[in-house]
Amino acid sequence: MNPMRPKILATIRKIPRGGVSTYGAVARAAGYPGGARRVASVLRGSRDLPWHRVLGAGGEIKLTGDAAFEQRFRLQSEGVSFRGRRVDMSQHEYRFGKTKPSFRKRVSR
DNA sequence: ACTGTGACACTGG
DNA sequence: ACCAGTGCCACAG
Repeated sequence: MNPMRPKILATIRKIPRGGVSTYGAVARAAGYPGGARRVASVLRGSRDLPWHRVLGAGGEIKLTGDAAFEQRFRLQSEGVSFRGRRVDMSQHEYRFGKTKPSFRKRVSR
């Protein structure tokens, strides 16, 4: 039906405990460059996912209010360290094996 | 078909 | 560091 959702789910599940990734990176790894918002959407509607390991670009928590606090708490409890409001990506970002190049229309540049 | 809505990303100022 | 503007695109109404 929607080939995109399962791929994104599978990708998210690859992020190991103590590791993190970003909406954009997950989208690219799933074969949908530019689909960051799709990743967020999937996270919202699915359960039993390491949802707290997905962050905004630069390691920023994009949730708001209590949810944001919970995400930070969960991450810290599995050993992820922060630098101010963001996760220290250089130390915790999980790298997916570069797969599916897939195209993306070049934006005016 | 059209419009509004996002747990987004990137560039510029 | 913050904010505005723009691109993106599935989904719901």
